[in-house]
Amino acid sequence: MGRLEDICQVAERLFSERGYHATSIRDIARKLHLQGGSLYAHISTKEDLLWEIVRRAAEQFLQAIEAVLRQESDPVARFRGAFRAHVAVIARNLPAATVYFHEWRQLSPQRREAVLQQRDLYEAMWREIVRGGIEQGVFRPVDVAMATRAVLSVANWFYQWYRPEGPRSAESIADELSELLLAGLVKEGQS
Amino acid sequence: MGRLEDICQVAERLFSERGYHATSIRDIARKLHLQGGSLYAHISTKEDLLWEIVRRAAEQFLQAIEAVLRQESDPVARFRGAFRAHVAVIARNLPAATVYFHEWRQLSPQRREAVLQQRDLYEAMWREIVRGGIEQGVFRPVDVAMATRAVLSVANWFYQWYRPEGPRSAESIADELSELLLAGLVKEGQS
DNA sequence: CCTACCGATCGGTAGG
DNA sequence: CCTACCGATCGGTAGG
Repeated sequence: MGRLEDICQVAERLFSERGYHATSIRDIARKLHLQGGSLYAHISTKEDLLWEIVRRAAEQFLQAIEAVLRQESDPVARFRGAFRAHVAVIARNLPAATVYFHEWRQLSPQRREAVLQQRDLYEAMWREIVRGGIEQGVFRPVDVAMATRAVLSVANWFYQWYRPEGPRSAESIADELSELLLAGLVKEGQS
Repeated sequence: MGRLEDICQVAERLFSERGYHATSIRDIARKLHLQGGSLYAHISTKEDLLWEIVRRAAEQFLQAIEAVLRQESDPVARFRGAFRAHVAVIARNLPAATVYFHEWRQLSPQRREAVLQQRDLYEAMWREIVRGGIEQGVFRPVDVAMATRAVLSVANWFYQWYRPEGPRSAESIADELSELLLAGLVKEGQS
């Protein structure tokens, strides 16, 4: 049964490097020393494989922020925690995260819709963090939707340039980026 | 000769909606009421078509920031101007910008390398803006590379959520986002 | 998990 | 710009 896990792992790598449509079932099979058709003992379509990868990634983002919201109540702590968690999900699953951001558009309309709904839910949680900070007088009274978009832009774009073999840990990078963003959000004199 | 222009425009739209590999030459031809093979009177390969789109987009980003650097010398004015210019390039060429960010990896190794070099050059210009601001004592002494990455994350991710039919102009959005980012960069009491 | 195969579609070309 | 076609490759299946 670890076979499906192996297949997902190889697919994540190839999909992230070449893209979904530029990767054939035979490309994936070859890396596992199998024949093309043999994959269909474990998956039923190529799109199901993409869906499995995207679905798992989406779940990880949601679970990560939910854990932070449960544990922290201070807006600044929530912000730092959620940002660090988001970056950690990307850093620990870089190929899968890349596929999630890049290839979800190749899914069927219904699955695409599910991804969009999950993304909206995730963004709503982030907006709640920003809104709470303003409400408590810790953040400046910025436009919540716009500020959240800015924060998530930095958090999401991380997958584009982060390389695990680089000198700095993902946590250290996350903290520095969130301090930069917080500096623009927190009221002067506070924090 | 307007034919190549028509082909590029259709290709931009389809590549941005479905992706490069999910769009066939026949898909493009059909939108132009042509037969598949007829496109090859105007292009020589499908990849050349992608390259044309990506190359033009890259050029526009570079020209936009160069114009700002020529005209402005104050760090804050440069920052605002470059941010606005970047967002404007995306807003005025949303399909092409989407293809630029999404599909450049599908190009041949040499062309991919050219895109990376252009991107590095572009980022270096942004770093110069940030570095200049710090040097003149207008910006806080942040990590230049990291701050620039944050700024470009927000600027780049714009293509993911901006819709021209929305209520706000791209300029208005750009100014609000750059104020948010500047609030995190500029020294307290300044600006 | 393999062998052998299916129909469909792909990018691209020749010849007009 | 069309007709007609090329070889290659695609996702997927049957039968073992």
